[in-house]
Formats: sequence, structure tokens, C-alpha cells
Amino acid sequence: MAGQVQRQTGVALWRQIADRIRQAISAGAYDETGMVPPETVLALQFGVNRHTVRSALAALAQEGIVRAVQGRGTLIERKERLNFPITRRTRFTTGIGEQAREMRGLLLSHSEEKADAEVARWLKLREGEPVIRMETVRKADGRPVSCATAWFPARRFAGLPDAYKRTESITKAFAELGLADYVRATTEITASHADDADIAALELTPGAIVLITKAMNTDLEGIPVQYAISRFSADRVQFTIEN
Amino acid sequence: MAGQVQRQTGVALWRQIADRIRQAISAGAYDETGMVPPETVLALQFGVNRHTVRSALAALAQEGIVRAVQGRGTLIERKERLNFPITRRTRFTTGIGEQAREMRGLLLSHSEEKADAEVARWLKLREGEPVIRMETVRKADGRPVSCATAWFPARRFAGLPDAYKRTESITKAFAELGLADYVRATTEITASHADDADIAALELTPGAIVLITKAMNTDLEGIPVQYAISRFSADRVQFTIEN
DNA sequence: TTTAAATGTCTATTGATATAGACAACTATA
DNA sequence: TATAGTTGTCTATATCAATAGACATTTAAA
Repeated sequence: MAGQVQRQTGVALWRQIADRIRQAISAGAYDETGMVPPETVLALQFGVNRHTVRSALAALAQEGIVRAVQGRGTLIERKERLNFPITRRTRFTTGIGEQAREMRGLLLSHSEEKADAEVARWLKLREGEPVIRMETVRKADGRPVSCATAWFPARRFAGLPDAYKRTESITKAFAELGLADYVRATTEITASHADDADIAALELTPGAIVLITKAMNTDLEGIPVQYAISRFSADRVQFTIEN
Repeated sequence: MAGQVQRQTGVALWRQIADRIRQAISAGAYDETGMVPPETVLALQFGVNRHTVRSALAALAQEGIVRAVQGRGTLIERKERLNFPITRRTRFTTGIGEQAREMRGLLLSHSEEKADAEVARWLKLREGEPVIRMETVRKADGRPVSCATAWFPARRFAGLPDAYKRTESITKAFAELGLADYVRATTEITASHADDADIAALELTPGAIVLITKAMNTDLEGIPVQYAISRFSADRVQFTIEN
């Protein structure tokens, strides 16, 4: 963990340091001891005052990632960065399945609406054709991993929101409606700062980074069945593309 | 662009606002006028003082995204994002080629060294075997798009840095050394705040976001020929994965 | 039991961030 | 040529972020 923090960027040093330590933890940098280095050592490493390090550690403690014990040190409570493979067979639950005990997809809201230009383009519909929109949050072991807005052709998938609410899985909901299999056709990936909706849905703090995917799934005949914009906490997730 | 900014989170209000405006610009929110709303309007929208908005706009002006003209308003200068497809045949030059007139890869430095554990794992070498390391910056129409550190098996690709310096392309450099074709095997994608090296190499400002890829290319027999860590300006680039 | 090493708490000071208000300077247009 | 609307600059004040140092408290090991 080399490299210095940056001053006068509008991002407080304690927040930059918190982000770096969080990342180091999830990269397994402190696995041998199960503890973060002492505050004085971190202060030296980052070239800041011990109090600044303490602010960073306090923020991580607030997130439940570390726990300070007077006299002993600062213990690591939790260390995750989920790996998310993107392939033709990308599925949220099975993709992350082995890395977490429990995986849930929660339906926040849904509605039927007319496809705007963008949705129509991705789903290969005409503008104005009916689509189902679903807002979802996906959680691994109770921790929000991503929030998504997904669109589906309404004529083909009436009843999808109900099935999703029951099964908490797109794959299973599709299966209930007679679509046994589907494949990931296209994924676009960008990154940005979290906006208010992200901060609320993913339990982030302002200034956090989100990875954003725009993905289109098709059935086995290449007909689009889903278009989704998903937003992932960059601290908790990475993507892997295997070609 | 509704929603309020958040206070006392370690991220300065002016930076949150700059991020939001940058995003709104790239989403085309102000395409009709080609201008950002007046400072007083933005201040009202975000619920902050006009001076805070001015700090945000100053940061965006520094990035070259807007330009303030006294008496008229704040004009939008730039709102583009290069698309970078990731496939088995991912190549920097041909991938972005159509979206820019000129595409160059510049060799900053190179050296021969012994593979550390990570490089050895990716290139399927034994730790300590000789590898060539190259630091490069890739530019589209003179604008830095990414900087990369790449490793190659030294025994197989002696002379690669020279060939790259001449051709400004990995594909062509490989070809000169007798490797006619290669494929992208694996790509990992994460995101983070830009560090000092990124800021210098990519001409960014502190607080900017970088998309980070760790990629491995193999020859047609599946033998690794390159491992590279590339850092892209998130404001200028997006990735597309076609499956 | 002592001691070293770690976190916890307090005071004080400096610089960055944010607000508030007033007014100057410039642009486009009525 | 006024005038409304916009950005630019200045002063002043309050709060947050960061540094600095001193010392208390707790833990684990010598």
C-alpha cells in the first residue's frame, strides 16, 4: 500500500485513507494478523497525523469493517470484495453464489410504461411499446451489492414482477414464465460517483464510487428479453470477463 | 437532477456538485442550450451558496468540461466518452479507432526484471523468471485515454520495447516478433480514485475516477503473452463486453 | 508486577470549506 | 442606449478538516 493521499481535492484525507484501508483489507493485505497496523504506523505510511488516521478508522468502524480494542489494536471484522464474472451465462445469484452465504434480490417497485428511445433500442422494440420496469436491490449476506433498473417486454413477460418478488431471482422468475434459459448479449461498463439514489440504496457515503453496467440479455434465439442498468459499489465488487 | 447534497461526509460540497453537473452534462441534460444553468439557479437547486457552485464550476473548467463567459453564462466544452469493446479480439487501436482520428501508444519506460508472484501467476511463469515491463500511455487525438503497465515473458519477446516504440502498437510489435495473432483471455475491472501517477499520466485532476483493468492475453495456443494493468479516465472511457 | 504497545481523550492552532452580502464588469437584447 | 441577466471579485464570519502535543487507559507479554 504505497502512494500518498492527495490534499485539497474536495475529498477529506480521512475519507481517502478510509477508502485505501478498506481496499487493502479486502485485498487480504492484513490477513496474517487479522488486524490493521497500529495508528502510528498508518499515520507514518500515509504521511498524516495520527488523529486523521483515527477519523478514517472511526468511519470504517461505523461501517462495521473494523473494531478498535483499546490496548490491543484494531481488529478486522469483515473483508469482502465480491467477484462478479461477466460471461454469456452471467447470473447474479450463481455468479456470486459461492462467495456469500445468502443472496437476495428485492423488488423495490415496478410499473408498466411505454418504451422510450433508449429502452426501445436495446430491447429492439418500437418506441412506445409497453415494457415492464422493475427497480431492484440485490444483497449478499444482507449487504447491498447493487441496485438496478430493468426493463422487459411487457407483452411477453406479464406477471414477471410477482414472480420476481416470490423467487428473488430473475433466472427463476423467467423460468416460471416459460423462459428456461437466456444469455448475456452485451454489457457496457462505466464508473461514476454515487448519486443520492445510490447512496440510499447501497448504503454508501457521498464520494463513493459506483461501477455502472448497462446489460442486455437475450433468449437463445437472440431476441432481447431484458435491458438493465445496474449500479455496484466499487468498494464491494469487481468484474471479471473471461473470453 | 433533483436531490440534495450531503454534508459532513468527508466529501466537500463543491466536489459533490461538480460530480453531479459533470454527470448531467454527459447525460445530455443541457444539450438544448449548450450551457449550464446560471450559478444562482444551480445554487438554488442544490441548496447551497452561489460561491459553492462557483467552486464546483471552477473545478469543471479546470478539467476542460465547461468554460465560463462573463455576462453570457457557462458553456459546455466537451461531453464525450470513448467506447472500448472488450472481446477475445480486444485491441486498443482498432477498438477505439473509428471514434478518433489519431491513435498513439507512447512508451514511457521499460525494463527487464524478475517476475514477482502476481506477474508469474498471470503469465504462468515461475517466480523469478525474466519478464519485460513496459510503462505506456495511450492517446486518442492527443488526449490521454489510459496508462498501462504491461509485462511480457522476456525470453520470447526480447526486443519488444524497441518494436513498440517504432510501431506505437502492441499488435504490430507482436507481429514484428513473429506473433501474428493473440486473444484476450481474462479481464478484471475495478474502479478507484486517481492517484498521483494517474493524474500526471492522464492529465487528470485530483479526485477523478479511474477504471482499472487487469488483462491477460494469450497466443492461439493459450500460452500467456502479456499481462497488463491499465488505468482509464472514467470521464473519457466506457467498456463494452459483447458475449 | 512491571513494562511496552496500543487505543482513548483532551486542548490548542492552522488552513480549507461554506455561507452571506455587496458591487463591479461584461453580454445580449429590447 | 438602457436594462436585465450573467459571471467576477472583494470582505467578513462560522464551521469542518488536519496538525501537534500531552497524557490517560487498556491489553498482553516479559
